[in-house]
Amino acid sequence: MQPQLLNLQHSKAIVHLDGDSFFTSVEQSIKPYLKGKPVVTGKERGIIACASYEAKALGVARGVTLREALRICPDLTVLPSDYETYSLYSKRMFEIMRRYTPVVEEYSIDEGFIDLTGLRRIFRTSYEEIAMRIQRDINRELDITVSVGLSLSKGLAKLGSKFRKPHGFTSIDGLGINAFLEKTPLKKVWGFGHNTVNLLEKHGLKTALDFVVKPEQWVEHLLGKTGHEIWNELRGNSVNPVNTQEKSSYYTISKCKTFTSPSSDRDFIWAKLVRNLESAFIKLRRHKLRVRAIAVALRLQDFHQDGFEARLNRPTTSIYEVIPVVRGMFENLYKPGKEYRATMVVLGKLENDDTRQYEFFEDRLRIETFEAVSRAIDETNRRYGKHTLSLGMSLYLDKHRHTDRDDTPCRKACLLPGETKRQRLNIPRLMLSV
DNA sequence: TCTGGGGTCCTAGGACCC
DNA sequence: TCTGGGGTCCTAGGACCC
Repeated sequence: MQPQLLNLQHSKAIVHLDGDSFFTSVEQSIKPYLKGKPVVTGKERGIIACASYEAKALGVARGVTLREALRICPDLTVLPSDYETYSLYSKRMFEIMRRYTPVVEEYSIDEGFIDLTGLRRIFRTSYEEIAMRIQRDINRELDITVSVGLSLSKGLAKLGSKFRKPHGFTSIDGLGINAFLEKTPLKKVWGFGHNTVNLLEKHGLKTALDFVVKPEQWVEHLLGKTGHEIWNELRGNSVNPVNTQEKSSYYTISKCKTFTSPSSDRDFIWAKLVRNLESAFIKLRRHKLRVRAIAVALRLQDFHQDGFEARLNRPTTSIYEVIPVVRGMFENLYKPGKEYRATMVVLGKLENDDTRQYEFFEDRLRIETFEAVSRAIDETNRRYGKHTLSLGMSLYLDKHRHTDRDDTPCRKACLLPGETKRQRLNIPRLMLSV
């Protein structure tokens, strides 16, 4: 069966470029004596974040604990993740891509899409050759390898780049689509997770080709908009354009930290929560954002979790303004005697912090003081290391229970007008699905 | 596989309004 | 008190991704 009637006038040439074991490749590029050796990153967490191909060959994979990895491979070189350096390499990688066209999407630190459509004439060569040149440039200039897929849509290009790794190149043209999809199991398709694959398998499908030959209505009805989009992309019909917009802003900022061993100690858990909150606010200010809603959750040992969400009546960048509300949520959540294994904080309803508006009844001096203190702390921590300066509370020193007084500026700033704390905090809304 | 951490997008259904 | 129809906005939660 021929699923597609391509309109070649509109057919695109999309490249997906995927760094091979990016973190460890960068490490091996900087430290050439590590080349050819099994290397992993993730020392700081005790879990493998990235494994070099040499390590993978020995059976050391992402997500394995360090202890297990060292058992499998005693010669393993274990490095802490150095995001600053990886980001620098990433930046240079995207600069190389942009030498060819500005239509580049920074999909993640080590993955990008490039729309080459229309560039054959300019470079007087085929799309394949242009894509391979980019691949060679990166290899030569950065001394890391990338795998490349070239096809008619992002969805197909992404399948291509995964097909041969490392240092692979795979081009899927219109006539080759069916043959390629026939070899592609559903779970490899970008956008199909566990649940979708299970659902499709119940309907008797096994390969991406099985999916693509289904009628459009059938797909739309079963999987909705997202599924319909994937169906189009896999048929070579590009409906998901290469997005050149810089992803500068966030919708949410979250921090989640698992304890090394579960705890039921109220002060300890509170201290951990505050520490997460501090990290989240540091990130918030670094991106020049302010927050309007805060969610807090505690994860139990059985991996269940519950949490509260609070809406602030005024957006803020200062942790001092939200501590009382967070404390209130914590007191409602924490159940003595239960074993907890993680705390989570989500800052939501973020907005740009470029304009500053005060309502006339707000204590302007007070707010500005909070912000000045925050700035000073950011600066100190930037110079001397994260959490050099932090709230006393997070140092496990908070022995006295938080006392509520109606005239505290924090309270005033954090609650909606006419709302009491009890009203706000007793609404047990479960949020966060991690 | 007993589960790390940080994100985005879509959708059904409720609240509220005319 | 029950009854219509239609629109918008918001939210919780599901599903996926790197």
